[in-house]
Amino acid sequence: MINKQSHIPIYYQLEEEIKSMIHTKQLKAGDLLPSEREYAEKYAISRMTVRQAINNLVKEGLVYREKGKGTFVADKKFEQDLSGLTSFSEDMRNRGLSPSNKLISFDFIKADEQLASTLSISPTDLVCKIKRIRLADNEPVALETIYTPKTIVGEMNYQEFSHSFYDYLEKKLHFKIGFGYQTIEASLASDEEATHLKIKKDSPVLVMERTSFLQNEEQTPIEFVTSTYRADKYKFKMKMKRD
Amino acid sequence: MINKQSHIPIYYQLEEEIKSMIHTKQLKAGDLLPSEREYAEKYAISRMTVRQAINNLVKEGLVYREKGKGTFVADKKFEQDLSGLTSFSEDMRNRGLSPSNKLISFDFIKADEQLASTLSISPTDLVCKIKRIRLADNEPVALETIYTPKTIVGEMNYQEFSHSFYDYLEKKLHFKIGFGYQTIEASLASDEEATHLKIKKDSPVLVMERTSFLQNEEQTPIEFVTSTYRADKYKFKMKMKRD
DNA sequence: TATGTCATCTGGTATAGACAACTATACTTA
DNA sequence: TAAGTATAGTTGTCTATACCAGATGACATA
Repeated sequence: MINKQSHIPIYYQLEEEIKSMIHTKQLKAGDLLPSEREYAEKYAISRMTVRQAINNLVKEGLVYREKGKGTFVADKKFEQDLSGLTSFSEDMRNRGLSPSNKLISFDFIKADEQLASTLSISPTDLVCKIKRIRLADNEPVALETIYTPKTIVGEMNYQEFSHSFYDYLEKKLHFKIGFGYQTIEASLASDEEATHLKIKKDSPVLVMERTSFLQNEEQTPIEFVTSTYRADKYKFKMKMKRD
Repeated sequence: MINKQSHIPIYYQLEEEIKSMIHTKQLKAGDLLPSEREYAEKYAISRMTVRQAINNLVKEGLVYREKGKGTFVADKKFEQDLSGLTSFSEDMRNRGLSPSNKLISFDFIKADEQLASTLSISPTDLVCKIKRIRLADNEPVALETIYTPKTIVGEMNYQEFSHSFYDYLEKKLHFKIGFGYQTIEASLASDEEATHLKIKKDSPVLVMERTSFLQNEEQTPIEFVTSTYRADKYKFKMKMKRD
């Protein structure tokens, strides 16, 4: 349903509505969507607003248009842009899983030299360190540690972003995240990782490290995150273009 | 200049105009673009049309918006190095290392059902299977197996592409590679992998699988490759954009 | 000096309507 | 039967307008 009084943009509400129809299989791959005019009439909104919603879905690869015919649900193979910068929560939802967290620690600490350099801050500056177990459908999948400069996020408490850190940065703090540098390597689970992820020591794990930057002129570093994923529960997937 | 009578959409003309201003450095990285209203007035077109042009440029990563401030030319750093689709040889050269190979086997085999489906061929079709050890500066880094349909590459002998498989496809066969889907996961080295890579059994390894497609309308699958990388010698690195 | 307010920029959202270009179907005509 | 035509439906493009919300600088006020 669309709520015109809401502060959430109408096009965004419609976008989520259609997304949900697709995820719950009420609209299946190849299905014809209602036409833009039908949506406009049904919700008493402008066709241009409908187009904005559908444009975003096209951009995400969930649907595609054919002039003169209509808009169709995309085949899953081409469903998502797998190469985008996403948070764990977004990633899991894209995979059709339900993300959750278990907080291990939440502190403000002094950055060591390397972290300070990574985040372009002074070694005396405080950083917020958040260590969490990330679960998908209630199964532990990854152990994640986020470091983010206190000078940027300010005082914060864990309740505020217990869901998605990127949601918190973008929707609450109105930061625009631009891009991230990421490395992926293979390793073996340490004692601590094994315990939290409920696997045996020396089981294979993927270690992902990422530094993300804001979309401003300074390209301010906004987070450094290191995540250890259970190899049996997680694969990185990406679509790559040839230049 | 914008030609309203042209059959080329106005938003597209404006898009190209701005692009050209950026490429000829009349608009440099970080520069403020004229506001949407200015463009609208200057060319006597609607602001919504201007927005459509700028939206596309934002999508391409050439410019970014900041509410209340304006639209800016993106830094070049955004533009390039989106972790494109590369072969092992290209990858190693990018890292400043010297790639080489050691051939293990080279056969034409019948595709099993899954491989046939991946490559969109019939299970009775032959595929060329190439198994090689990939070295960087003469150190074994990965064990790679390439499967490519014989119907596409035809007869071929190993000498012809002993360097880079992508070079062979693009320069000799004049194929245009469009994109690839890739997964990365962690595992432990098998006996065979351990032997070839000169590591101990059960050492951590990265397993990369990729299917690449041609840049044609049919998006013909051109290769399926699976590579096992030594975790101590190899990290995946990538730059990712936030949508 | 410091603070707050206001005017005026900016992009973000939304409307209502128009015509063009394309597709599919039903119908007419040679 | 086969080919052309009318028509109704779709997305694509474009206009002119309106108001909202964030940013900024000028200016008045405490």
